Amino acid sequence: MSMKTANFQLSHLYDQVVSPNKNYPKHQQLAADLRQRIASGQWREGDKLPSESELCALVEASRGTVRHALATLRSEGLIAGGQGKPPTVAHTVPSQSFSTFMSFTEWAQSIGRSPGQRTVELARRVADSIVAEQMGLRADEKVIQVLRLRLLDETPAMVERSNFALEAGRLLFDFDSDSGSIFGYLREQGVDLSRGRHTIDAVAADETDAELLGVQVGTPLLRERRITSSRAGEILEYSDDRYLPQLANFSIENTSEHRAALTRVPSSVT
Amino acid sequence: MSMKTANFQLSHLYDQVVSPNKNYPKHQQLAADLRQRIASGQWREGDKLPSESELCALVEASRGTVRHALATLRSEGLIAGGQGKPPTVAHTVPSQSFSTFMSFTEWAQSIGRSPGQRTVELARRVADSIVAEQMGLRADEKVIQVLRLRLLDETPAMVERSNFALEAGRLLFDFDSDSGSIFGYLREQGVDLSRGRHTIDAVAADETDAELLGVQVGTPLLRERRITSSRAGEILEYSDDRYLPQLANFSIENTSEHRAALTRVPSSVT
DNA sequence: TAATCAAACTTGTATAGACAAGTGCTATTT
DNA sequence: AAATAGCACTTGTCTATACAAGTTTGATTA
Repeated sequence: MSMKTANFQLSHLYDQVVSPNKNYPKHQQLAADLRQRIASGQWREGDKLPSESELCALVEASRGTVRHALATLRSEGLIAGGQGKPPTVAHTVPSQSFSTFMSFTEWAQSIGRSPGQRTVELARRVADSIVAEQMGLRADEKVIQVLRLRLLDETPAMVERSNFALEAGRLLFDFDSDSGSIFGYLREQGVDLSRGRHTIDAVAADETDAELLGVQVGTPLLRERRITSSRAGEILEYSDDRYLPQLANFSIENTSEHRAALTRVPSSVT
Repeated sequence: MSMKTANFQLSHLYDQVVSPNKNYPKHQQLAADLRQRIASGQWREGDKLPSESELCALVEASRGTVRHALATLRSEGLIAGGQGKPPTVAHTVPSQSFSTFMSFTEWAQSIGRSPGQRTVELARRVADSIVAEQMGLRADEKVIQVLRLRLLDETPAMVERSNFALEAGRLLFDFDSDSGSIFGYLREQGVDLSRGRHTIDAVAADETDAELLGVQVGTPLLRERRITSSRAGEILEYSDDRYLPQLANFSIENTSEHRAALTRVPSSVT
């Protein structure tokens, strides 16, 4: 073991890393730790990670376990590298976690902007035909509708039209929807929001959009329609969010090795 | 081994599966085979896959190898299932391969539509400031510009404004750009197009867009701006594609376990 | 000096075994 | 009949070992 002088202190690394929490498997702890180092900027794009054998020694794990952790990061697109070469921190378009992507509030905070909202309407009414179809409801079933204007640093940025299934929406009458994240609140209340399907297109601003966002009717808006469901597949929310394209858009990165989860789909002609 | 009657013929499966190609590792062959079965519809959403031990027997591999293959499919979102339960085919929004996502022609074919194109302009000129900035070129450097109208089943669907770096674009003068996929042609010629970064937003149709697509000026269009680069990071293409939102949009799926590669980013204010 | 070769790394593939932990069925018990 | 306990089966975690294959490095050779 020739042990060339490493570009960081192994013992120091060790101190930081391993707070051996018996509740999580080793490979997850190691993955979380490496992820955090990359996210925090401690390891930058192109930097070499410690070799597998070094990591084995550091966390006192077998090579299989270390490789399991590295495979996880690889599948997330965080590290790259081929046979013979130690893995390096990938050219990083940080992919967003589920809740960062699902919650406007969390997203805004993650980019260092202050989120805001103004609730225009909170109502319980029969779902219209589009909503009923998307949520798989009968024509006479009711939903909780929320219409909110979302702000970024006090500036209008997005109009949100959410429709919640009754079991989840009921809880909203006990919530000040001007105070923050509905997504966060519902999760705290134990609602199982764990899957989202998003469709992105462009629409012209209608009168409501125009008034709330302060633009002319017909202005192009970037629309994200979202169906949120539980782990078991029950649909809990259908939302139609319209962004000012000057203020937010969507981005994805794609390589020939690493296929993207984003897909371009033919629009259902309605 | 109690061997309850399986819902498929093991020996038959075996015949189909294993054409033991020595050029590829076992875990990749198994993954490709399982992927193909799911894609072909032989195994449908919710169907149980054979258990790990059954797969071991079928492909004559150790459990580690089988688990490696299953982990690959899991990371692609194709299968789901937890401890104690055999894996099942996931609720499937098939993620698109790199080339399907990058190439309009391949995409159209993959959804059973016929792609078409009409080249409006093919020119070699100095890059304008936006293009130069995006491609990292000096102000006086030239690019090859292509303006094409793309068709889906003979109907106008998208306006494509591509800018190619000279080394790649040169080849286009020997190519009939009305005949098909530029992406496919360049790859055949050995151009290393292996990374794409996509940004999606909404814009109003300008006069050119309006005329080509047959809509009014100001109509909302769904815009995808794309930077294509080589493995090494040289930027080879910058494209601005504008879709009729009635005809194509973008979709993504997201779970709390499986983070999406799609991200919402603040627009650069230009 | 420059090219070449070999050794010492690195990661990739594959196997075998052990135990933990969750699920579903069955037979027993209540 | 319903609840319970146990068993068989599943996947999850982890270790240890071996060899293949690509990369880097340094010493040897021309």
